[in-house]
Amino acid sequence: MIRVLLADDEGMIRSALAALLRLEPDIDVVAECSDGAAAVADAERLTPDVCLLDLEMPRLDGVEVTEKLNRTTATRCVIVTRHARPGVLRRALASGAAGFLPKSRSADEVAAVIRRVAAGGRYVDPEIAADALSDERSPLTDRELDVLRAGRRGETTGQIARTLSLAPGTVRNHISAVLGKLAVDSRQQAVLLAEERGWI
Amino acid sequence: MIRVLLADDEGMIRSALAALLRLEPDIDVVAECSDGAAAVADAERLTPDVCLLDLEMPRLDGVEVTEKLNRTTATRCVIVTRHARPGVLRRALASGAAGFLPKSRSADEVAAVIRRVAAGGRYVDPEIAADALSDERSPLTDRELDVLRAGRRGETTGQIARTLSLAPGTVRNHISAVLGKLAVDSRQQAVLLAEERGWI
DNA sequence: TTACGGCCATGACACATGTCACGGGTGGGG
DNA sequence: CCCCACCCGTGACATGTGTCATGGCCGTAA
Repeated sequence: MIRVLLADDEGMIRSALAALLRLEPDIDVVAECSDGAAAVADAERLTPDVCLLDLEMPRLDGVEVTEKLNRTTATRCVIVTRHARPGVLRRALASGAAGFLPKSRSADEVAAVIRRVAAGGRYVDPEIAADALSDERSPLTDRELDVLRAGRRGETTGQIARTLSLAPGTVRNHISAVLGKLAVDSRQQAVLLAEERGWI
Repeated sequence: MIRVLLADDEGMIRSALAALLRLEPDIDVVAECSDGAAAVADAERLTPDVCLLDLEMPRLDGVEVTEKLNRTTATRCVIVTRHARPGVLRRALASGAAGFLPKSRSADEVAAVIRRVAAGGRYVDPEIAADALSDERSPLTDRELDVLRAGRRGETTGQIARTLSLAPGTVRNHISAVLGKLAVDSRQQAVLLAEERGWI
């Protein structure tokens, strides 16, 4: 019997997947969580065989949960997301995820992926994997990404500078570099593009 | 037998709901669509009893689909959304929707809502309905919303002015009014807040 | 009719932002 | 070692942005 933990902040899809998985004779859903912190707590307590983690969750996202669990448990993690971009896949694999499945796929495939991962295998959505090979790596430097992240909700230059302990001029400099590299002409567009590509 | 059309751009939740609904003895899923335009076409061809429509979809969103179908068919529409805010509910009901269900609810409730709506009743999520009574109506004027919409991706003032055929100064003025009313200090924050509340 | 309040539009001004040129520091190859 | 790339910081300048006072338009109430 494969013991599975489910984590997704959207109740409807979480309960729907749980109901479908419970119909499978060899799968047992042992926990349902609505945020990343709860997923970590339950996974450490119940040590399920597989964790099916949504990427976008409050408190801790799927990648952060995977990193934590890989340090403390033997659970294998599958990351599920609606924004399936090469950059996202890259981050997911770097965190130690054993599976990657976009939400555009049918729910039927979930059980198959869980079985495969539980058996020690890996699963990566073939389309996204193909895209990832056509290197869409971020041209941005680490610090530039920091600045972009710190300003992703429209924070002012001064606020960004304070949270990163930088001079305002430096912040503007980094942002200017980002705008040039991404060929856009406002912070907001840069943030949207970077989120789109999974660089943030 | 209640004949149901399902529309959601996320394949996983669409197929999961379809599978669960097919388990119900009195419900028949006659169509699954991944965008609003397909939903309109299929609904007019198949005349299902109930349409379960996601709000966020490509081409036409759930509200627009509901408006169209209410003019041409007798189908009753239920709108499902992850961003369940009073403003969104208001728009949904104004379009003639017979039901409103946030995705935070469990999938079990979907069948019950469908039965209720098919029987001629209405269903509105009680929590959101209560919030909607504590009038969270948009304080923004029509033109201000236009400007906000036109600039929601970080477009520059000049671009907004061109798309709306306005002088740049006018655009800045409207934005200034918006920032004051929403008590924020950048366009991006205003856009995020307005989207959050369902005003855009 | 006049007066009033709303929405819309405009231009002038102050300030924040993006751009550019520059220099110091650090770490990793040739 | 030098060279190079990257990071951090500064300051001056052009441009974009937010604020304000102002006026036109329209519907409503006195």
